[in-house]
Amino acid sequence: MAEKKSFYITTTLPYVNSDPHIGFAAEIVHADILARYARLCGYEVFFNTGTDEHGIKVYRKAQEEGISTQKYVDEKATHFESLKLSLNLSFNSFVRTTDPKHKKAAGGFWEACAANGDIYKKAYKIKYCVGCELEKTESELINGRCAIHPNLELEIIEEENYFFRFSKYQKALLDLYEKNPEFVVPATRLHEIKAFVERGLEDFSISRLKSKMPWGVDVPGDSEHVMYVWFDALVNYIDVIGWPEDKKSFEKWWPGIQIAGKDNLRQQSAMWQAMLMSAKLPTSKQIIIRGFINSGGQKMSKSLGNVINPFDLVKEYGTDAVRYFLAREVTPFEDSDVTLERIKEAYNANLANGLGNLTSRILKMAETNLEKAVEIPENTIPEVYKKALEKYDIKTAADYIWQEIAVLDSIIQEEEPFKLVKTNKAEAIIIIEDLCVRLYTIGRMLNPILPETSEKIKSAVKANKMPEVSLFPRKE
RNA sequence: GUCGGUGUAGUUCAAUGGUAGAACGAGGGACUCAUAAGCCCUAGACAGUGGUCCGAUUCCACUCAUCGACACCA
Repeated sequence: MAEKKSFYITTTLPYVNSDPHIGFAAEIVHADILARYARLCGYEVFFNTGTDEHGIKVYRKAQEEGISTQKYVDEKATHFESLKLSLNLSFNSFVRTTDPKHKKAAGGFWEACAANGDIYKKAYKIKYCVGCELEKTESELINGRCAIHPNLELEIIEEENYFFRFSKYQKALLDLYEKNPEFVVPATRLHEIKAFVERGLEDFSISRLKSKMPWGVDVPGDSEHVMYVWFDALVNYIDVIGWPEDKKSFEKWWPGIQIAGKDNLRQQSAMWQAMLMSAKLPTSKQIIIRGFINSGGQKMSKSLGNVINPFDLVKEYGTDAVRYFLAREVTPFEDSDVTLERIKEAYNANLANGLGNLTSRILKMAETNLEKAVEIPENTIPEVYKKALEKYDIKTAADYIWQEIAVLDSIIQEEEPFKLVKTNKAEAIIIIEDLCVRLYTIGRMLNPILPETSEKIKSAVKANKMPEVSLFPRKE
């Protein structure tokens, strides 16, 4: 028998300088839905996520909180991993960039790039603001001065860093984009990265002096330096599937699909691809770039008090309701706006009044009027739904399900089986049976999006019994 | 500043070279299987100014608004 087709998807690894926010929740639920859909289609699936734990920000944050860096990242990693339970995620791999296995692979990857002549040492000029006691980047400066301390001159500090020969890969990257018009979706993001690469590439630094910042992976053969976070973190995408030791596993899963927020476009679709080329490995299969989530027309921020925390939402509405919201009420590729009011409206309109109520009314009629549960035909999932999910368009797939819910509601209204049963029982039963089958199909289509609700609906139809507890009680 | 995206009812979105559809929300109605849910009805919109065209919301130009990219924050 032929081996099952394989499907590898990974999220970005969120940086642990803060707690999980709704944007990452949306990203990982999006990935989870695609992973579950792939399984539904018979693929063998590898689904990876994890945490990015190195670098100066994490190092400083731990110092601020007065705990060891290790303890700090352990706590954060636990917190991120608990999303699995909260959001009912099906990832089978949770990598931490502080794992020894990952560190070893990162070292190996560095050596592979070095062997190809792409890593070299050069003086790196750092702009340092004495006021902030921090290094500053060009984008943080206003008129060449620190935005917070414009009266102070910036100090220029030179230090030796390792650099990656990014510039060497300009043409290869452009070729990659040219040959794969869907390498980055949506298309507008591909244009963006193309324009960036066309403008010319500068080599980027990939190490930091250990004396200043020890929290990182050691550079092979140089105890003075640690790798810069980007370089180390990106390697996770291949070490979790076996690179470099388990070649067979690696080849089975790679290349994979990477899903990321729009702030990660460059790292995922240019830097990482160049790194792969340098290490003489195949480039990724596809990069899916998501939009951001705002609230009330503004970025979520602590100072504005408009931050929506995924754990709180789950507590209030339940796992599947939050998954529903992230799948359908949030657009996958554009920015979305989310407020607590909208969440509640959507919950009542579509889950309580829509799906929940429809399930109750059909199954009540079934329970009282059918002798036994209906026969369920195989493969009732329609093509429209499949097509949408193949394009990663979760929203359109979900819209289709809710369209079907509306259709069933109006069938009940027009045919009135609850009335007909008193005058023409045989006819009424045919209608009710049809409703049950179609409800079951809705259950099937819900599988990737609302896994728990999907099971509840399917088993209720099979048991020919109305659920004892409402699927989604109305919120007042 | 350069490049790119977007701008349609209160809100979120759709469609179309021949004067716009839906969902939520709002108001009203008849029903009752159901979570006072569902169904039906009503009100409500093409950012602005020019141009091409018999005719533009749809194509073009400009203006305004908004979002993003223009590299070492991940």
